[in-house]
Amino acid sequence: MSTIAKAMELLDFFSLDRPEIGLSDFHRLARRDKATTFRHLSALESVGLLEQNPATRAYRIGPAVLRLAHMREVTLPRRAGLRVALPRLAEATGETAHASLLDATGLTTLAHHEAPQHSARVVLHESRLPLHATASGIAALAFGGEELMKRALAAMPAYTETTARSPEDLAAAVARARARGIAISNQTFETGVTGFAAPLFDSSGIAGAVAVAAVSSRVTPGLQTLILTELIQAAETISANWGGPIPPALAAAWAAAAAPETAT
Amino acid sequence: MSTIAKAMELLDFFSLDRPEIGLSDFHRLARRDKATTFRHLSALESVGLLEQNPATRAYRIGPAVLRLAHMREVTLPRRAGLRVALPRLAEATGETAHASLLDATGLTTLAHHEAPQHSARVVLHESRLPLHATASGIAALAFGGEELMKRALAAMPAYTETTARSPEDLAAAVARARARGIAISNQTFETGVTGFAAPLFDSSGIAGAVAVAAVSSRVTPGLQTLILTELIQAAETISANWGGPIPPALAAAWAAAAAPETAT
DNA sequence: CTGTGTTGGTTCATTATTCAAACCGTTGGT
DNA sequence: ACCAACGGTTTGAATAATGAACCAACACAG
Repeated sequence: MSTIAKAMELLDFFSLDRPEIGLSDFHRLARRDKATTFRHLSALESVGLLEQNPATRAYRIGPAVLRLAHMREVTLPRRAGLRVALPRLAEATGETAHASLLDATGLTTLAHHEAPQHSARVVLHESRLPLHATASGIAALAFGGEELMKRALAAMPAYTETTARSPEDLAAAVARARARGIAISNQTFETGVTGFAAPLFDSSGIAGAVAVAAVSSRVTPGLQTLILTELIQAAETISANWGGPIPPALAAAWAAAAAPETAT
Repeated sequence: MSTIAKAMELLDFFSLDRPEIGLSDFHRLARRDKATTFRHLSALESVGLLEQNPATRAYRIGPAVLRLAHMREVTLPRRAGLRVALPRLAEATGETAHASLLDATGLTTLAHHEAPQHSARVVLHESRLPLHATASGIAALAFGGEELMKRALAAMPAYTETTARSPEDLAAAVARARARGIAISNQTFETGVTGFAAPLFDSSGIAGAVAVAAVSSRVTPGLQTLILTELIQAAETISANWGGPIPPALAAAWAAAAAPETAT
């Protein structure tokens, strides 16, 4: 692996629970030499990707990422492509809608929108979505390449009792999603939450997923049909905004799903 | 310079005019060996910091930056700290308000807000602000360290006839800003625009600037007093939100400026 | 259909960086 | 005073990055 990739991997150790990390922690987490880790951290700091808390000397994500994200959004809008479709999806279904983006490390929530109708609604806690345990992940896997599937198989923690445990379970879920054009996950990540997700495309191919996270107890066949219809429409809009063509197989699956038929 | 820093520098060649860059262009722009450049680009791509346009094979900023920016904003909110103060500043002054963030490479616009009152208002085109030619830059220089001044002196293109040309001019402008606690730039970056800016602080010290970009022809002594008062209040609020203390010297300068006195 | 100038990408001896394990100076707890 | 942990530095042996030249593919000119 290149030095650059190794250094960048250090950034992946940050999370909501661990917003600041010291040298010794990095050295242990990354299982790399302390001196090298220190040089990597210093280098990342020098370019603004990290900054050091002057009080604790621990490192945290630096201001440069905001500059880069701004640049990316200006030259290649992604959030802008969600502005209309996502609130509409939340509004029409009465449930929480969110969109996530696929990158080299997995799926990250890009934006989410909560429906105003219900006081009980799904509140998203996590910004990183596991590929094997969320509807969004399954949707991405169904239309992503082999490498993506390998990444999913590499780590498959069980979040609930219905989380896919074996590669076979996962393959079956992915096959269902591929046939239907939509992934449906029943409480595989969080209990009480049923996820519906459709893949999103940009000019490079699979780029993310748009999803509805519904309170499981509210999901009736009628609501499910509504969600599927709205989800397909939202996915078409967003992929169009992102400059991504819908693969013919998916378009066909969506056309079939739109026909009055209950999918489970 | 470390390999990591060299690779990261490649990202700085992107701009609004140049959203995609090919291998040969990078090789020329960065004046580095083509093989090395290629490896750097590949490494950056492998971690999602870059992605390749499948049609042209040119590189563009990748999706990982959005993930990192999201992480940063969640763990260390910056935009959130502007949410109230910036619209209020624009509303109260009737001019365009914007805030920018300082990182290893300079000043980047983080957010801006336009006043609804006037149909003629300042529209921001650039997201990267030159340190020597903008009120925000001068404000940052006035309360930043030596290194920041060195960076400003390294490149001083003249944007208008009143842009500071010599190190002496710049030092004088910075000294005025330091004494007043606010930087005022009269059409030094764009003709017809007068900038007013106050420095912002976080726990590490100088972190950026908040500014009002006013249509020059509208700036009367009365408006200027209003802008200064509002700007100081906005700067205090934002720095407080960002966890940054106001240096005593600056607090004193602001207290003096708030007294009824015309500053020019 | 060769000549020239691109493009993205690859090879291999030379050179710089990383590794592991020691060590320093500080800090906080007991 | 002790101990353990912290961030950071130093050492020769292992490993990776580097840069000049090289390739194949494409495009336009004569």
